[in-house]
Amino acid sequence: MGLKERREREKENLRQEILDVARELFVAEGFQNVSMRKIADQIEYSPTTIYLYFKDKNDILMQICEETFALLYRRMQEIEQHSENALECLSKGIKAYVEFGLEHPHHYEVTFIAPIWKDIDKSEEYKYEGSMGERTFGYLRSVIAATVAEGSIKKGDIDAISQTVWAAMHGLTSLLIGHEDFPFVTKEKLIDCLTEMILSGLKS
Amino acid sequence: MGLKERREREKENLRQEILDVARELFVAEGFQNVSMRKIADQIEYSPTTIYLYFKDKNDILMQICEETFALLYRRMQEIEQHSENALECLSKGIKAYVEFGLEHPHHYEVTFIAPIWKDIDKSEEYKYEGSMGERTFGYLRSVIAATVAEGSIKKGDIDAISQTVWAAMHGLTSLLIGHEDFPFVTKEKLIDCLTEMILSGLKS
DNA sequence: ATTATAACTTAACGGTGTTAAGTTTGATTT
DNA sequence: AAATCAAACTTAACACCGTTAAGTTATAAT
Repeated sequence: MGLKERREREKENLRQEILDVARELFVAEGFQNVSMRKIADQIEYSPTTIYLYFKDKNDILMQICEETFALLYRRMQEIEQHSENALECLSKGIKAYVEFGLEHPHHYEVTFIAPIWKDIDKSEEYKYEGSMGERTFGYLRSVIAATVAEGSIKKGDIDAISQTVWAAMHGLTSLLIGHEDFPFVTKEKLIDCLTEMILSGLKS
Repeated sequence: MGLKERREREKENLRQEILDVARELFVAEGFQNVSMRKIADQIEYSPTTIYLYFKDKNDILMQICEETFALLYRRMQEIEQHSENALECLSKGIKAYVEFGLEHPHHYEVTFIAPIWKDIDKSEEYKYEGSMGERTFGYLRSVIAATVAEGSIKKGDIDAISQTVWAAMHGLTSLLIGHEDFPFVTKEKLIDCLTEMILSGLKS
């Protein structure tokens, strides 16, 4: 009885197609400027069909955020493989994080900047535990722990340090994405400046 | 002929009342959740009347952002008056910036986080030059310049350093505001950790 | 062939920001 | 005092939005 399975596969196909179209639109036009009807037009189904596959518009976004985290996570892992030690890994990782955000500004925006998480957090639908977000941050934490272990940066509360480093990276990324008009110096200068500040700030 | 002046004063009164009501609503319920009709109900005028005083909803927000900057600017100035030297001023300023954001999360959100600036930047309505935003950032820049001058931090591109410091402060503030669910350590720990990282990172 | 069920659509609700056209109001001019 | 004119304000509408309830179609199981 492979019929039921085929059905499920087809259902999964449509679900994936909705995600693909939605991601493309979100990235191109921004979350707020994409309506359910616009997504529906693209997939050539009625708007309400989407609600058979996703709870609501935020639910679609959440799935895409998970994808974003997965992308970022993989890039971080690649860096680890090409690094001699934890400090180099951290240094390259900071640069890569900001550049990842600038390369995928809309991905970054919906995942880290858009004020959607507040609403999502309260609905018990989403669990941070086990999410790609948790894994990705966990990875940063482990790199920080490794730099402490190898003596590259001074000892301290690993969680506090990791979160502070994340905050600094996120700050630069989100400002560069969100405030294009501000007369920033070049992004290269800013990335270098931030990296040096973080690293020498944690050294001693 | 004081009549025309009285009229203008009354017109200015209504304008200010709209701003007051809108600010209160934005702060209480968030920009997105406040409609023009809701504002109109509160001031007991029809929704369209608002458009006689403001170009659109974003325009109202922009005026409020200017107020936010003015508040922040004043707090920074108070800190300067109670500081012995530029380094102390910078240190206290970082702490004050983050705390300001946490005390006025909606103000901070609409001013620094919400992705509204992109739209506003393109419309030539708003000029960064001469805005409170420019003055506030200019103030941070001058404090950084003073720390360099007094030899508290090492020399470098003042603009790059200022922007990096802003980025780091903004990163922590916006994460704390926007991701309440994330298992952060206490905000005090994070503020201390960030301040120390920035200061010792810039020292040498 | 009939029944049950899954997939999908139609139509609608109650909202949104914004605009064009019309009305009231009150001071100025004749 | 009556007519005029401009400013202030409102009504009604447009074209959207996210979402839901009810109805339809198509397919599989009996």
